[in-house]
Amino acid sequence: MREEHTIEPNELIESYLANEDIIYEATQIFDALSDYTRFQILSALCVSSKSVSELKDLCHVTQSAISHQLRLLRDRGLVFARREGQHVIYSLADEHVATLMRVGLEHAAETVSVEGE
Amino acid sequence: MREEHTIEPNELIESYLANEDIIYEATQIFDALSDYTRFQILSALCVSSKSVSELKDLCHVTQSAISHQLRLLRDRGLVFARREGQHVIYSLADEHVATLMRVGLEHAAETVSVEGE
DNA sequence: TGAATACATGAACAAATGCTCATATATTAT
DNA sequence: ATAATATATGAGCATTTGTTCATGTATTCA
Repeated sequence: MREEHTIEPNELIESYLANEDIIYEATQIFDALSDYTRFQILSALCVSSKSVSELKDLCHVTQSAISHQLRLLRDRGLVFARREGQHVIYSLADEHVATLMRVGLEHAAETVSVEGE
Repeated sequence: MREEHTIEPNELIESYLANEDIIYEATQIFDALSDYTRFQILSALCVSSKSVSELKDLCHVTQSAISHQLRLLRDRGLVFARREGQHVIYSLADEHVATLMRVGLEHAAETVSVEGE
């Protein structure tokens, strides 16, 4: 399966590639998704908004580690937080993120099943 | 324009999230796209296959830097190489990559235009 | 065969990353 | 007010990352 295929010239991509800022922003999103802990956080938030402690339990890391990663995700505009009593509830801020994760997981699922032969 | 929205429970995502290997593989793809040089390489290859020296000129980095990054991309199965005389021609190995870049660039374009107000 | 061109690769190093530990802040309950 | 719970954050540290420099290999041409 994987024969040599031609990818039709992608005009969208070409038009953006001239803009350094856009390329940099794009790499920042992918960077956010490139860490195991952050990927877990974001995918958990894809399903529903969650408090810091819920995320901490789901990801099996310390509270501090989660908070540091949440700060990074906040700074990059991928999640937003609202306080609710003692808790702070985080939500996905962007629908593109869910799309990216879906496509990334599809690719990953194929790769894993192929190499796992 | 960004009101609070609900993301419908994504069954695909949920089904993959149990598998650690798949999550790890996914983060590896995103990691490949998270570096400026690599992103340039991959987007150039989205348009058409290219030799190492063509990529070097496009990305404005040294030949060594390009080769090191190409090795990483090869190891992760995102590109493949074929020799053609003195040249080695690199091509995209996976169509998912183009999709990911397209979505990432769309997100980035919105973000940049919003913050640039 | 020898020189030139194209590409690959190991070592080294500075910079970035992700975590832990300690501590600070905010909210609620007593 | 005090204690308890939930979250945030700075400093420090080990690891990873991306590059450069030097050198190695492959191919073509004279």
